[in-house]
Amino acid sequence: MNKRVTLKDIAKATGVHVSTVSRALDPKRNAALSDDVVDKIRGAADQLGYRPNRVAYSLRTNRTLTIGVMIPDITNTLFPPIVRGIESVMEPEGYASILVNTDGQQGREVALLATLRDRGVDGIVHTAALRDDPSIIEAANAGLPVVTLNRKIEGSPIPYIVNDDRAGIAMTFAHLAGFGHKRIAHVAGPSDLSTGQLRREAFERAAQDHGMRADEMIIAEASRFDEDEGYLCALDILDRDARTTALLCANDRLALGALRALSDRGLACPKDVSVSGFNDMPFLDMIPPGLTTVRIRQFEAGQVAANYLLKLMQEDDASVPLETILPVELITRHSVTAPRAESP
Amino acid sequence: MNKRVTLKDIAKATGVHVSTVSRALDPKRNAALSDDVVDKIRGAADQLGYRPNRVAYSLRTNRTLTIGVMIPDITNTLFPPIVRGIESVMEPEGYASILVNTDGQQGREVALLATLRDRGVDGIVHTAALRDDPSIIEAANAGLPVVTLNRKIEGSPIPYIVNDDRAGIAMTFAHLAGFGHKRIAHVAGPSDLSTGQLRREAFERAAQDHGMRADEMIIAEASRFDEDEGYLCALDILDRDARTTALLCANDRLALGALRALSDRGLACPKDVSVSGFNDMPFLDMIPPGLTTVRIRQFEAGQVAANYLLKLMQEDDASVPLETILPVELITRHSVTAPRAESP
DNA sequence: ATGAAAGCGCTAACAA
DNA sequence: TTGTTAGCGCTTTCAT
Repeated sequence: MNKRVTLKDIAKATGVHVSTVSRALDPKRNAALSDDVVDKIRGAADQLGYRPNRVAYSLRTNRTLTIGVMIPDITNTLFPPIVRGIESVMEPEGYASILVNTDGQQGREVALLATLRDRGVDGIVHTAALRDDPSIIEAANAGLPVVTLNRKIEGSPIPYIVNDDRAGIAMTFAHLAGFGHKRIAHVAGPSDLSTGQLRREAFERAAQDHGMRADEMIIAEASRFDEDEGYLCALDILDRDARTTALLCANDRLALGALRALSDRGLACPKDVSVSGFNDMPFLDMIPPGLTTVRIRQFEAGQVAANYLLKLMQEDDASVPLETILPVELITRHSVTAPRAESP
Repeated sequence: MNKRVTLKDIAKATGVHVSTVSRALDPKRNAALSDDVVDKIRGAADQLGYRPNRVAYSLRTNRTLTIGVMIPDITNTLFPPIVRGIESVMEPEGYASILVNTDGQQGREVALLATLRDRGVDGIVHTAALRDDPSIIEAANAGLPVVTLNRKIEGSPIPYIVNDDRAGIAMTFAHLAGFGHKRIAHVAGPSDLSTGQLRREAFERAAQDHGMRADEMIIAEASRFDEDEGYLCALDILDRDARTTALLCANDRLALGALRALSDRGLACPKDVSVSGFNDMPFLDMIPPGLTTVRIRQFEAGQVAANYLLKLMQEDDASVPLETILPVELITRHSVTAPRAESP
């Protein structure tokens, strides 16, 4: 294991002082140096294969050029595109990302945030975490740049980027209603996740806007965003009102579970019951009958978050929008059609 | 932004020397200290909210407690479980991961490896990269602990963990042959990826073992592991031999594309042509007709890789197996059945 | 235009 | 059992 070459080595090789080498190698500081000295130093650096020691740089400057990316679970197809979006703006700026999975557990979230801070990350992108978490607020108050994704932190100046969940649900509801559906039920997500909560509220509002009375709204709340919960909720809804003709689900996985529930009950989608999802996850188009859903911009969300964070990290007086709402798009496939003539 | 508290602050608060504080806070070194001093220091540290500065620690010890995880693309469902597997063993040991996506481009691979080294990572898990890459060998030779996944580096002492691709292909072939298929073609992956190459070889061997002559083997090589390429290759195979009754594909996405090709040609799966995949990606079971495929152990592969790396990083004379082959499992669904009676 | 010196926060000989 | 000293590799005043 050959030792790494340091500034000192270059200084020795060129006969100048370390500080001169340091200056010569930094384009922003070599203005005051004579060209020939700079060239000589550059040459020596190349020849010796000099690579700056970022750890030393970090200790000295208090900047690690590293950000923390906190996500619930990278295994969830929602997040990889976000990660790539963040990377796409951070990498060219010389930043690397430490990725941590919180599994949506408060304990992990707090602990992981602490280790990120110990490691001196310059900023944090926090993605879709729990609605209530004082530790991230504390971090932001302590001066650490933070941007959240899919999540609004009430009463804090932390910038957040969200998809237009409300519009997505409203579009879906209108789409369903446009087909003549009257008995539209909602498979809601967990209310402790902002997406679950938000989409449910959007559903209630949309239903109201379409003249539905509160006692007509059938909502079943899932405790997780997964197929099994979607299955259970759909069954529950069917039990509560067998005349339900449409299931508006808070995300695709819940919808997939709902589909299974329908099939178990001998109901066909869309003939007997229409179903809609949210997110438009990969390969969804290949799963029959083709779920009508809402496409969100994950990659772009990551990019926006990264750009804001960059600004916050690099400018002292940086001002970025507190709220950014990304547009969504209704993707119509084959899981929605007109309801059957209502039974007497 | 209140300044971070350092060892010096604790020393000042307790009236002892910094080095004493340093020792007191490290369970491995506080044996020689008097209990009351240790208690006093611990108390002060807690009270002041001391958090060690890992950057300083790293500069001094030359250990960053950080590893680099290089993957082609986190967006590919194959990799997130691997990342979580790695994390599951690294996190408890205090290591964090810097994740980078190479996109399978040699240029990015080399550049990203360089930045990881600049950042002083203690080790690297390199996942499914190109078959030919001297830079990673150079890094390993320079003393950087490296473990690769899904990839064997010829003529190097770098430990690698792979799935038993050969067995998976052999099982699939035998499964197909067991149903009476004689004309089994292969949609191969890119030959510059080890999985593509390996599975193709395994196919050829299996075919041979089943008495197939070389000139009977129809193989179409995809240039990427995606649906479009699978589609094209399947079409190509059908054109070359319309009597083909089974398509053994090098991975699920190719198989999905092949399915579409069949349907475009008015052929049904499995009635007219049987199809098999590899990897058993998420939600595959929900896509009709239900692809028969080979399940691999990604999470476990990540765990094994991480454990090896840990050993290499922590022990000077560490010896880990050069080769680790993880078992695979044939998952039979509905895309394979007996061939139709052969046309004259 | 360049050199000298200090110091970021920590650990690790070596002393005492 | 504790203190002293040095230094990891770098940047940044302050001199010259």
